[in-house]
Amino acid sequence: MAYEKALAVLADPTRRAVFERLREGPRSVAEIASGLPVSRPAVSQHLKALKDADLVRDEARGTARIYRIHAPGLRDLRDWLDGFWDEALTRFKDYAEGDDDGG
Amino acid sequence: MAYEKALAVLADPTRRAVFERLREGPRSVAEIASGLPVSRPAVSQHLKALKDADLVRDEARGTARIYRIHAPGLRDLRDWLDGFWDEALTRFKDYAEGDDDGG
DNA sequence: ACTCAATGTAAGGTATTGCTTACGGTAAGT
DNA sequence: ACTTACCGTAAGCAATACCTTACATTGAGT
Repeated sequence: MAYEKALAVLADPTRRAVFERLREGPRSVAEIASGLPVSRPAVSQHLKALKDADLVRDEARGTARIYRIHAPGLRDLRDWLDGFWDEALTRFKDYAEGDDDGG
Repeated sequence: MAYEKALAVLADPTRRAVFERLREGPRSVAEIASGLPVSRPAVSQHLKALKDADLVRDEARGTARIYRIHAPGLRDLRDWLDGFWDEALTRFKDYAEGDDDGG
């Protein structure tokens, strides 16, 4: 199951920042790193982790390497969460209809 | 935003095992620990983290303490993921209609 | 009041992780 | 061919995270 890897990868704030930056569109490594408080090699390492979790795909363009989000890689995590949501919410409603959901 | 904390909490395999065990229904700390390869205090610590992320709620029953999943705590994470899914998938389809999603 | 059961917390050790600097490889431009 | 730009990887280091053992607390039962 790939959701485990996805969770582990998305848990890190910097790595998540890399991922969210790609939300704006495909970017090169240098472009991504320029907006973050870490070095470019650090970004490379994060991108490797994201790629290993199938959350991004890369493509060579000259010497540059363009990364973009690979949405299907989010599917397992989404499904896992959905299952949790449905089942747990049902059980929750069955348990206490009038609970406040806030903290 | 609470999805950050939820991600960090659910990233750990043992903690996720604790969480998934509660999927079967409310359980005491000892009951949860009995099915896991870690000590009971470790489970307590994981439960504290889960509670801090609002993913579980606890309730005293005698000296025991019954934990159960708090489904609304998953909402922020779910929304974040959904937003990602929709936007990124749209962009993805716009980019390449005929991609294989497999690895 | 005493004992037992169930749990939370503190302290310490070990492993993992994320970051930086240094280096090597590849493609474009002249 | 040389230089420049862009990137991935290796090595080393500091911080974080998880687990265990030991201890303190609280409630039930007699």
